Amino acid sequence: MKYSQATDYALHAMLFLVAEAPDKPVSVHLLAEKLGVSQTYLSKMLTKLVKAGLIHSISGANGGYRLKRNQEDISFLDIIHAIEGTTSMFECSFNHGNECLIQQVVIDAERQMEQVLKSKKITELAKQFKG
Amino acid sequence: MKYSQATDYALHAMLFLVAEAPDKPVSVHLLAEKLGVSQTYLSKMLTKLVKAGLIHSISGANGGYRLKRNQEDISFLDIIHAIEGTTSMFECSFNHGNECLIQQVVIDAERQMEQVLKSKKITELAKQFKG
DNA sequence: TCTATTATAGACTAATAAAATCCACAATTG
DNA sequence: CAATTGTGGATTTTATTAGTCTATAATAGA
Ligand code: SF4
Ligand code: SF4
Repeated sequence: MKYSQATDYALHAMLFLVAEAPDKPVSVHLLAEKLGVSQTYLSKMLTKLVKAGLIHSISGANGGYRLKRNQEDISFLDIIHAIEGTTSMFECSFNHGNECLIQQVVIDAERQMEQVLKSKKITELAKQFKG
Repeated sequence: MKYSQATDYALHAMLFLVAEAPDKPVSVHLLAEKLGVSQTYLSKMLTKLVKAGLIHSISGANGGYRLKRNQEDISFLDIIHAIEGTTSMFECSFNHGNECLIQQVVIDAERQMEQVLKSKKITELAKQFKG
């Protein structure tokens, strides 16, 4: 029950983008160097973030990745969902209907966690970083 | 980011014990049959639950597993921790000290989830099951 | 005491998922 | 056209989860 490293990379990459490069596009080459991970692997995560609509990509020379305009709205949960998918942490073999108490408890717990992750926007974090 | 099936089995086994067999010990043979899983695999989980102090084992003929006396206190979190361990969901490569904002957010979220799982006792669930 | 029943432990294998690499291709700049 | 950059798919490597098998120890009851 751990977040994958891919999520870790994605969070750091997003934080970098928001904190250090709000204007210019950043290449995966540079990002990977800053984070100390392989370009090719990191690029998979970035592509997922693009598909999730969190960042924007520009190909060709001087291209790279840039945050979407609606930066303010991007939460931790958005990033995590983009990488890990949105399926529930708990999936039982049979599904004994909606009244299942086990599922209710676990899913409620999960929802509480997501609540926190949703309320935290990366722009806030970036501000704290600087100020 | 999913709970393992082992956790699923453990939760069901505990629920069975608390709901259906508060007095007699139940053998892994019977438990496995009720849950529809292999005895040998299930026994691994049960042994973990014993080590975590959640249930009690009696070997020899007519033996099996029985809840500990302090049933009332056993929470979902206890069971999950017994199976999955207690390490955090988020572990980054470097550890840039306690002021790391990413960790703070994710760990806070995790704590919220654990809060819910800790507050839910399996005995409550068993009552709802019946009544 | 002997046998059947039950848990425990460790080695082992199989299946699945995560992490990482490689390469071919498309888009853009200058 | 050449260099740079992202995308997609196949492939490999590594780690984790799931599951099996076998030997051992404890106990109840004949
Ligand atoms: S009791 Fe709930 S968790 Fe268990 S198998 Fe049924 S639906 Fe799933
Ligand atoms: S910034 Fe925080 S999460 Fe990232 S590597 Fe440092 S300590 Fe870990």
